[in-house]
Amino acid sequence: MAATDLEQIVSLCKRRGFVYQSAEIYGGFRSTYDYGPLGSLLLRNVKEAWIRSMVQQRDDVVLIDAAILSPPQVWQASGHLANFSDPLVDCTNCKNRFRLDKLDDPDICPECGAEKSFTEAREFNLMFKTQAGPVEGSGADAYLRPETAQGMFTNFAQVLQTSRKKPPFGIAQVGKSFRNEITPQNWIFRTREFEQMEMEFFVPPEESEQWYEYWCNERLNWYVEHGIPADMVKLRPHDDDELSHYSTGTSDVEFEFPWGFDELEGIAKRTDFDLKAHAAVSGQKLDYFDPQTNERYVPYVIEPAAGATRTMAAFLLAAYDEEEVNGETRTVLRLHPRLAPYKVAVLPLSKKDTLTPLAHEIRALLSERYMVDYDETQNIGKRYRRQDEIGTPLAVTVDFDSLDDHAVTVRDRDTMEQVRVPIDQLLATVTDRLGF
RNA sequence: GCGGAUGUAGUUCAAUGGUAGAACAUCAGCUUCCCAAGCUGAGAACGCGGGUUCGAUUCCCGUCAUCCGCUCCA
Repeated sequence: MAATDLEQIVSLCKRRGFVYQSAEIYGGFRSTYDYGPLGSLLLRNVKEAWIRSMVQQRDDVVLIDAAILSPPQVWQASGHLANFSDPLVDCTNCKNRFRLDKLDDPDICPECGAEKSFTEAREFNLMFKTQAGPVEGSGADAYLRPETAQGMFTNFAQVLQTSRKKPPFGIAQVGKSFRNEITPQNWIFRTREFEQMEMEFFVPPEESEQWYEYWCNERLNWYVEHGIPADMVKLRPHDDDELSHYSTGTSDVEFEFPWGFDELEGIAKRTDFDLKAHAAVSGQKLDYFDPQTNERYVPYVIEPAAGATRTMAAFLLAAYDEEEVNGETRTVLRLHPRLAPYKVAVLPLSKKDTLTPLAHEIRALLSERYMVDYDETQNIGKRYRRQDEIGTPLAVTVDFDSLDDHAVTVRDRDTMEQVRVPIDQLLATVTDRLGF
């Protein structure tokens, strides 16, 4: 399969209503995107697939949904206020920009060699700051969270008590985060408002390494299980000098985007950094007392942190396919059925009143279980193509024979094969064919 | 933010200092229509603001947005 251009996906997404510029009627607003009728379903399915694997199918992880607005103490404790900003300088000679803290000699430009050519260092804080309170300028300082992870740490003691879990156990969360990225880029890959799927897995310190290995493998496999070709994803361990302030070891799951391999998810060893920091700043006890050993310890944390929105982009890119059928190009999104926005399309062969009541009945029947699309306009071939292009795995065609034999045709997106199925077996057949 | 490129229907493109064309897509009608069929018809665009000009989509300036590079990261 030829590599998919980013532009093909971007324009398909615009054309069919997956994702497009936000505030478009005002010329757009930088780095914000809206998820349309299909995109919102796809994104929701990505998040649900993650929750299914990380929470539903396990007995050692619970889900929370913490506040996006948070007081400064959270970010003081987490280190984000101190570390999540970069002092940047510009070389007035060659116009390049550098991080001041990464320069060997703060007076010499590493690019052009000019001396004392730098502008004053400016702080770029990556957190969005606002005020909580309706009177301009007088409310309490508040930050939009730059990661969901801190919600799991501030909820640690609470969840430990209410969920009756004990290490090793995890707290998961899916939700929006906000970062004032210096350069948002690559469509929905790096945006200032984005969605994360994060899990903090709390373990006895001595088990940290084995759980780190475990989660690296689990997470890499998750992408392959959901339809990304194995040669398009890989694990890449960080070099020591690129580790974030909270991590002693990180591996990224990288996907082969059109611009090269880039990060979908980071699996980080956060040690006891966060719990200890919050314990110190809040004065609360954030540790675990093991009644079997009579020992009290602060758990270590392994964190698989994925970007939901960029993961959706990866699934779209990996699923995009074009093939020749009867001299015409067929565009197909070969999305995993669990991720596809619509699972089934119901298509009456004609929109005559003789057929549409039955078609609507079948739509209602299937929609009890599945997200269903209904399309009666234009010819049947065109409607199959429309569904192919938005990744609908199955189409159910109601024809004039259906009125007599009480059966319909089920057509498969990938093979284009058709089978005749009695209506009273349709739900079972669809469920079986979707395979999840 | 800096440097470079770009901005015309939903999408992909065209043309023009003198009222913007197409293809595909969309919608309606006809067609017992199973893989983008056919016929008829319809809606739909010069990112925004200013300047030059008799007249600007076209030239100039600003702005907004997109793409590439630097930087950042889920």
